[in-house]
Amino acid sequence: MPHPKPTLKPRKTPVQARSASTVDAIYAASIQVLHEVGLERFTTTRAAERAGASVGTLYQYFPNKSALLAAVLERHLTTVVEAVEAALVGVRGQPVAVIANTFVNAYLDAKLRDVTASMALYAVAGEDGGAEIVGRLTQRGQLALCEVLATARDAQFDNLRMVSLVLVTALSGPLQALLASGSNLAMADSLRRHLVVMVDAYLLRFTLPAPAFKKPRKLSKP
Amino acid sequence: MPHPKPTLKPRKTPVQARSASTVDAIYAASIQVLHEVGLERFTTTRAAERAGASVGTLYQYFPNKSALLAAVLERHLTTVVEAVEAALVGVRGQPVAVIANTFVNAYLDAKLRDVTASMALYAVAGEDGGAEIVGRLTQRGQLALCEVLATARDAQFDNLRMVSLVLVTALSGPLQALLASGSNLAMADSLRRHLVVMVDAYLLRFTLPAPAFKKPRKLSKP
Amino acid sequence: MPHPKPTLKPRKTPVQARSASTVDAIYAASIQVLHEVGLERFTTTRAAERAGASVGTLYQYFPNKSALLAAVLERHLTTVVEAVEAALVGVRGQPVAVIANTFVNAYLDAKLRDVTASMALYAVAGEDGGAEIVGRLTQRGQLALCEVLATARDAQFDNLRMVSLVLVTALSGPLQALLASGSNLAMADSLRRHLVVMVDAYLLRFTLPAPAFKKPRKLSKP
Amino acid sequence: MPHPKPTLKPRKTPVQARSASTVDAIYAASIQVLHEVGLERFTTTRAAERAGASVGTLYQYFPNKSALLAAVLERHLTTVVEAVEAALVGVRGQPVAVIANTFVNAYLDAKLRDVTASMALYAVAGEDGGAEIVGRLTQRGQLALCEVLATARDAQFDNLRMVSLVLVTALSGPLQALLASGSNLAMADSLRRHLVVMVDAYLLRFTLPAPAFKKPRKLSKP
DNA sequence: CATGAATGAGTCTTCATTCAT
DNA sequence: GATGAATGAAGACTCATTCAT
Repeated sequence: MPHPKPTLKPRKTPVQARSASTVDAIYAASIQVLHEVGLERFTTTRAAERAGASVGTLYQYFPNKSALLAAVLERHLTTVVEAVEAALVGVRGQPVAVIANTFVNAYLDAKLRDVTASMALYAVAGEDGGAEIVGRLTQRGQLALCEVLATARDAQFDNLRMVSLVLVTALSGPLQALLASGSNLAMADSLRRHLVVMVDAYLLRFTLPAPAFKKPRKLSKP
Repeated sequence: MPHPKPTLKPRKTPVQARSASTVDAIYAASIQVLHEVGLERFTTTRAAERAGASVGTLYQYFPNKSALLAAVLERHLTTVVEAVEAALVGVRGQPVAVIANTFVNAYLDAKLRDVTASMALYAVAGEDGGAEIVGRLTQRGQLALCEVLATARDAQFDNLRMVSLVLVTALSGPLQALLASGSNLAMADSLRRHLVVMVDAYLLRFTLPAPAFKKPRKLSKP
Repeated sequence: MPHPKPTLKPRKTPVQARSASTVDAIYAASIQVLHEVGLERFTTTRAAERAGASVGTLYQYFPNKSALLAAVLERHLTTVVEAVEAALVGVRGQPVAVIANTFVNAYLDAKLRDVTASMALYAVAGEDGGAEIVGRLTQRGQLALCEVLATARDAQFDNLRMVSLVLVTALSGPLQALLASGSNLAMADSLRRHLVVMVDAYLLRFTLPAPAFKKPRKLSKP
Repeated sequence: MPHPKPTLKPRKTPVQARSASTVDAIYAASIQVLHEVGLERFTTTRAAERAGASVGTLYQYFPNKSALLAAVLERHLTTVVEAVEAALVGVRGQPVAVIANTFVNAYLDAKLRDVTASMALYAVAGEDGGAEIVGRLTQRGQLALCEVLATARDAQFDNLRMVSLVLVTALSGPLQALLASGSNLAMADSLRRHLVVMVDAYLLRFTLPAPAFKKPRKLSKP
């Protein structure tokens, strides 16, 4: 969407202990406020108050409302991708089924670790520079998945790019549905299993006949 | 999200020709404005002006801004579900593969028929009563899919509910990625094929041993 | 001074009777507020309230505070220059002494006609686009004086530009002093006489020996 | 203008070397900031930063923003009057023509010595306690001129008060015009000559028949 | 003495909504 | 029914000033 965007970078890097905790408090408070009153009624003053600070202090660290929301979104998504990345590095060279399972579970775990944030930030992703942030981190996740899939012991893909893009984006919808339905525990488990199946089944379809004893591709040494 | 919601129902049903066209113009204008300036800078005055009407007239048909946005979102999503429903009734009793193919294509076609609207309304879905509307129409789509799958000639599912929920929600993420990337044509085609595969593969995994007259499916091994 | 300047043009041309009076009220109110609390504590809300309108209404006619102040300043100065221009056209072809007398009196009369405005706008001239406005209207006054002096029956100048610039700007200081001192009536009269003398004496010094029967220069035909 | 005024006096007299230089730096920095961003966007923090100090330090020497600006203005104007005073004491007892010439040149020289300050402080003079300061120092200049004129070898005035007031105030307008036009050098010289002429011509008109030993002045006709 | 983070009152400005014409 | 001027509550953001370190 063709909207112009002003500065979104933090105004000052929090180096001191107090500053850091203040900033953290603002992050947390923003999510709470977002969750409680929604994006439309989210105000910088409310966020600051909830964080136990004054608006002025908030503006000491964030140049404007958009930047604050962007930062909160980015931090959340970064946490999620990092969790996924971490999980994926552990299954390099494993069979596709393992990778599929790990990926889905890591993603869901990360998202469900902070249900409030996941729900609250959904609206934020749709506005402002949200799309850009989501896009960027999605891509990062896609890359991570790409790399691991390339090392799958029992398979070879000729279109890793598209495969990983589909996978990385396909989970958000179902997750959203889960969150919207009140994060029913039973449903969560069932959904988790279904997604694993879906991902696994999908990957299998794009698997090229692999050599019986496949060597790791990326890291192989002649 | 626990936000209170005021009235969202249209103030009056447009019965006269002029009214209908005015309302239509407002719908269209709203989407344009949404697309051009984003949800944050969307104003009722702007929408009305773009529609060639006055704010007052707009308020003749919509009790408030939220209701307008809700109506626009609802109309768009309704169009999409209806297209999907229509397509699905045509494949009742067909094999799973046909249903999968039809479903994915109907959904993508419907969404890509009005890319502008699809993009513009993304943000709207995250706010206001957006979640409720999305939820309701998602459910309607799920139901439609459910019913058709139940008639699949070559399969039987024991957990149709979950299966259809996953399918109905899993496409939105990839679609969103497509829209965000500029709706590249080649990518659109590729994505479409991948999604068909994913849906088909996923469905097959949850297929129960079907009645005798079932034909072997293409990729099965004897 | 190198400051950037945003839009200063009125937002909407007041065509209706009500609008016109509202705008007039805002002009008057602005001057009052300016006079009473000074530029620093001048707020758009205060100006609107004093005008018997709401801030919103004010912003319907002026895009921002700067534009409002600029408009008020411009209107005042325009009134003054126009008065001077009008007086000067009446003395075309008259002797220098008459022109000098007319010029000084027209200027002082115009300024003293609305002492409040003259005092209130002094600060405004020093900020924002004030300099530009003052410069532009000063130049207009200079031009008017230039043209009349060129027709003086008993004189000829070789450096009209500089002469008129000096005259047009030399009066503001003494006037300011008068206003600051409470516009003492006796002082006003005395000052008026002194300024006439000063202008006359100055002009005489730059007068070239003129032909006995001087023909109008500008309008003369060979 | 009837505005109330809080304390404007410096909080403490800088006695130490460091303090003095800090204060000097603040003065200079204030003028720079004023020149660069204008009075409206002048902030104490900016001034302090530019001076290489912290806001806190600034507030150590100036009780508030107004006092700072007032001090800066006062210092500048004081420098100017002192220069004029110094020049004038050197021409006591000289002919009017010499006094006129000396006065104008001393004033212009003093003002043009620091063009930046002259321009930057123009806006300040219109606000705050600016009027009071300008008035006070104008009066001091007037007094100085008064005293010298009273000693003029070749003249006697019966209304020295008004004459000196006019002269002291009449130069500011033309000077302002010069500054606004970019301080063109050629124009500066021309203006200087014109102002000398104006002052001289004006003074001559108010000269009373002087004592016997007065020599005829150059332009007088027998 | 210096520092600069924190404060929050005060501004500007927008925009949903109403209602007289 | 249509209009769009008027309203004013609400929110983003700034900045003078303080005070703990």
